[in-house]
Amino acid sequence: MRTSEVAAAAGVNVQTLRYYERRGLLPVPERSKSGYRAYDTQAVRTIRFVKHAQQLGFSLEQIDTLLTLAAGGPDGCDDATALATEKIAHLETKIADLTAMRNSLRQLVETCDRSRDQRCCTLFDAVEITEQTGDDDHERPPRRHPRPN
Amino acid sequence: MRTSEVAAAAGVNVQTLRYYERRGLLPVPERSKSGYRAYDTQAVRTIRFVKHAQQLGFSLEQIDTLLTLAAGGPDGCDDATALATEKIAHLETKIADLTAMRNSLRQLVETCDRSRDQRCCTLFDAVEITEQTGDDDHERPPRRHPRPN
DNA sequence: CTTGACTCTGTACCGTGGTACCGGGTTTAG
DNA sequence: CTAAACCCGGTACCACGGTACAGAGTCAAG
Repeated sequence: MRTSEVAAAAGVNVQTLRYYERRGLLPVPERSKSGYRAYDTQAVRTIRFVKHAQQLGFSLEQIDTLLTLAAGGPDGCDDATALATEKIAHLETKIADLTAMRNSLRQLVETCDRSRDQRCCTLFDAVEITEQTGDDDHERPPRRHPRPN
Repeated sequence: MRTSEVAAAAGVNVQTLRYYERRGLLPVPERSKSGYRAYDTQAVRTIRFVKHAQQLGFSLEQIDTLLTLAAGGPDGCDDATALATEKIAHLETKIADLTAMRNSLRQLVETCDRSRDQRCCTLFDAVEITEQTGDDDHERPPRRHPRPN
């Protein structure tokens, strides 16, 4: 397949293919004798996967490791398991957050017949349950930093 | 609360507060007589919510409508329900995608003791099930566009 | 009343993820 | 052989989501 065919099939711009190739997301394709890129059909699937993963909130760098995993992961079983397990945990957090948000919105719909400020929408709480920052001395901070020296 | 307190409590840069204010994500705060912003504690929660939602793959524009919903949604019950229902559908798609990805990775972990190319990782398929593009004439395109005229 | 940490507005810049344009070469129907 | 439609590499530019810097004002401890 030629560049523009792949781009059209995957629904992206031609330039994007080259960009992904530079970023290492797309394997360097074969070339025709005149220097044209010749992609295999897998390329289309890869690009679609990238686009999809982006919509789920992954950066291209994160997607890079997902692609590694999609190809079977690192050689060593321990390495592969570790990487996959980490990503699984990551996914489960996201799933939990989104589920909590969805439940909040359902609640809103149920209480929708009330006046606006009587409606029940716990979107904020929904997402706070998974928060953990280390420092919790935000209340009453030390009013002006103790000057150095 | 003053600007820097809010920023520290929410874990963002001071400039980010002003940026969000310009974008309309953060309500315009009261001002002290000398012109300093005086935030209520809700501001911290709002910012944390924004940050969290970003990690889940929402743009600031999308987050804007989520904030509207968090505040009870549009006045009319029908409008509020419609908007919330749309977002719920959106969330469920994401949840399904992430769940499929997670299952693929679990499968990978299970087949991890095999050699790399024998491992089973269906990450690509995981995400394709929810694909729907309108045009499906990607196979064998008409070799050169029919020239105009 | 000075000094250092803070605040303000405004504008310029940055990283990520692309997109567009340029000058040139290639392919193929007519 | 020509012309339309494609391909190439290189570079410049764009939008989004911030982040930094400049110049000026405010506030409280010493």
